[in-house]
Amino acid sequence: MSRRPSPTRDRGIPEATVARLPLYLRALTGLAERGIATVSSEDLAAAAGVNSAKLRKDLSHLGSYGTRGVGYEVEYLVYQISRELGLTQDWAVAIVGVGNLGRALANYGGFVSRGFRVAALLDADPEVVGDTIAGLNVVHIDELETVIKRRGVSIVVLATPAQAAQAVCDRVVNAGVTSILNFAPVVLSVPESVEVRKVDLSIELQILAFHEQRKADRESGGPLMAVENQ
Amino acid sequence: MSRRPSPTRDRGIPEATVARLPLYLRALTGLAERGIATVSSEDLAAAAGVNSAKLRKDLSHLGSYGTRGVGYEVEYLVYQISRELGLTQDWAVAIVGVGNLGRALANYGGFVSRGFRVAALLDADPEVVGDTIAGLNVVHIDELETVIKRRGVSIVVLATPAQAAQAVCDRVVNAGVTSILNFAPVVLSVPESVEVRKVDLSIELQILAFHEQRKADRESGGPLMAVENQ
DNA sequence: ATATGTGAACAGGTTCACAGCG
DNA sequence: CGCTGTGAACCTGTTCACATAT
Repeated sequence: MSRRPSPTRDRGIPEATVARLPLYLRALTGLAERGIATVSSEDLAAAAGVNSAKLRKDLSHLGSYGTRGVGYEVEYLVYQISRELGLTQDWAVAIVGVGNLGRALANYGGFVSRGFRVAALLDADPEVVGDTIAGLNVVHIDELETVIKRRGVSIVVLATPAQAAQAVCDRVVNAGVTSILNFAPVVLSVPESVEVRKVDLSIELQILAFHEQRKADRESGGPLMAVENQ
Repeated sequence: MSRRPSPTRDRGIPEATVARLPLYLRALTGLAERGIATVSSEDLAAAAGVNSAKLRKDLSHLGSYGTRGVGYEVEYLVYQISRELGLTQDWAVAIVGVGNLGRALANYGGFVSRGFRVAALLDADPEVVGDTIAGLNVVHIDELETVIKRRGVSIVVLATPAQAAQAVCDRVVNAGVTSILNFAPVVLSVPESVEVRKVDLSIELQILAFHEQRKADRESGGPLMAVENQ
């Protein structure tokens, strides 16, 4: 319950900051490829699509990796952020559910960028078990626990149909996995020691529709002042 | 710059609330299918994976749709949330980029649930132009502006390679589209009147890796108290 | 001289706890 | 009496503006 202050440095990096570190890392990688060795918070922030104050505050949580009057050394910062995100080791990822989406994920190149490796594909459908997708053999879901243990899988991507997701999730958690990326449109229940991130296409669309509608409302009703509604 | 207070009701629904409305809607749909007519904030919150105080506060932003001592009428609430999200009309969506991911999205059923209709598929590759995917003919990207206008597309899903994304985005914005769902791993620059939502698989994985690593750190270094690190 | 790192002010979101309505 | 709706307290995250280091 108490958040012991580390003797060396506060390891409690704000969640909002963690969510932006990958953005900075990508921007830095782009700069490095263009041969840029040093960058100011202003320029890096622009490349990552945030403002510079936020960037500096974010980086300050990792440590003091810039030089006043100069900026940040690109290579060095890439390393520090990679290390903080845990990308200096690589993580074995299993994809469960090899339908259209699972297949797309397996083939998605940038997905397996630095730090991640698709170590297994699993599915319940005997029709696809045995197929080779992205150079990997599709294994039957019965093998789930075995595969997770044998291949050292620590992150599972769920791309199953909605009805199957919770059951698969339970098995995955039971097998000791504590990080799940869920594409199925359901709210998974898991112990709180397990981290679930959710990607939900229809939710994103609905949020867009809300804003789109608001714009339409403004155009027609705004200037004239709305009259009805109850 | 000023946020004129509406005479009838405050239309300024917090962004965080908007992002959860689709969750409530899905939970309510599930309840309706199971024939449940009335639900308490406690139960609905549980089904949506949030706490009940948050749910009540969220719903209070839409209006007073519950009955004290009783709960919420499921059908009625479904309608109110649908209306608020703009799902009572349906939105024409175009998917640009019909690679693995675009194909998966086109075929994804739940994607086209209530309120959305895939109205066009576009790609630059002459190899796939003319193909039929999910019952739709793939059109060449040259037709982008024409298709958007002719089919009344108001939401565009970008599933192009990273290098192409900004250029396509510019054309889409120029054609008058103000809502974009971006799957390409780039920061798009758009006028601020345009709403962009981003889905980025590798960012999600990196966030999971961060937490996964922290757990590992704790197990080994935590109880023994870390010693090195600078 | 210049750009970082950060305290302080601010804004937005969450949780608490209870008044108020059915 | 039960459950909603909401002010108030709290917490997290963002922005400002400048002291500080090179």
